[in-house]
Amino acid sequence: MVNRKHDHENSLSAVRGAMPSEEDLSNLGDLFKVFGDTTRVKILCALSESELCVCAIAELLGMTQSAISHQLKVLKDARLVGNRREGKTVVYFLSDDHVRTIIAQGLEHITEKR
Amino acid sequence: MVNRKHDHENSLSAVRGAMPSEEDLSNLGDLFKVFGDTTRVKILCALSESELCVCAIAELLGMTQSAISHQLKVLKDARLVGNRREGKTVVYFLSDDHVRTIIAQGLEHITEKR
DNA sequence: TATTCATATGAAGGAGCACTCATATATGGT
DNA sequence: ACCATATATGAGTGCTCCTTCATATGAATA
Repeated sequence: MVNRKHDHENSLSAVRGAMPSEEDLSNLGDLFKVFGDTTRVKILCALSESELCVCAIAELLGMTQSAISHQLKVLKDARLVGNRREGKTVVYFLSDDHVRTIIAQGLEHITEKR
Repeated sequence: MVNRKHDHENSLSAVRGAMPSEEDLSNLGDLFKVFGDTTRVKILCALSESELCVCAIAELLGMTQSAISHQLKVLKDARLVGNRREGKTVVYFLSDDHVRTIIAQGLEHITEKR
């Protein structure tokens, strides 16, 4: 037995077994990082209601087209949104229902203790 | 009618009405920011399995006590975890079931397309 | 095809933050 | 009281990333 100030192996072995893989945990952090920005949350909330083109989102949020476009790229890389071109404009939409669930749970969390 | 290159008021008025308040959106971003770090995600996953004292978490993750303690403070400020003192040690636990739901949805999202 | 509208993208500046190091506080045992 | 263990916290540093600015690409129209 190794000399240890305070042994945790009893509790830790079970926890270790239940932990997702290092890769999944890393991806999970990266995924939530995408949600962790007010601008992107606003975009996701907006797209929860209706698909929208880039300049509509920019107008809605009162931000530049460039800023929105950069964030849409982040959201798309995380596969949270998809897009399609319609003539000159590009329409963005939620790619997934997990997004709605995650945001709904988040809203519940922040509103439940008031 | 204002001179506008491309009018979005039709689609935007409905979306505007459905958007959460500016404050909620800001809090929502802040909440997810807390999830958006691999270390904190690991801590939350561990606490999903079992309540744990600080040094057990540090040992589990192979990180310094100080680093873990700093992150636990962030998690506690966000009300994602609670704690209680037991003698010399302090035991941390999830304060909420939303945490499990949010993490579960996140895991589903990253694992579903493989 | 030249022009205009819509969107994408690269570089850069500035703000925020995660970890380390040093130190402070708290509890239990001797 | 004194010391060891357990945890908390403040300052500092390096890194990440969000916005702006300038510019490039894509599509429609005259």
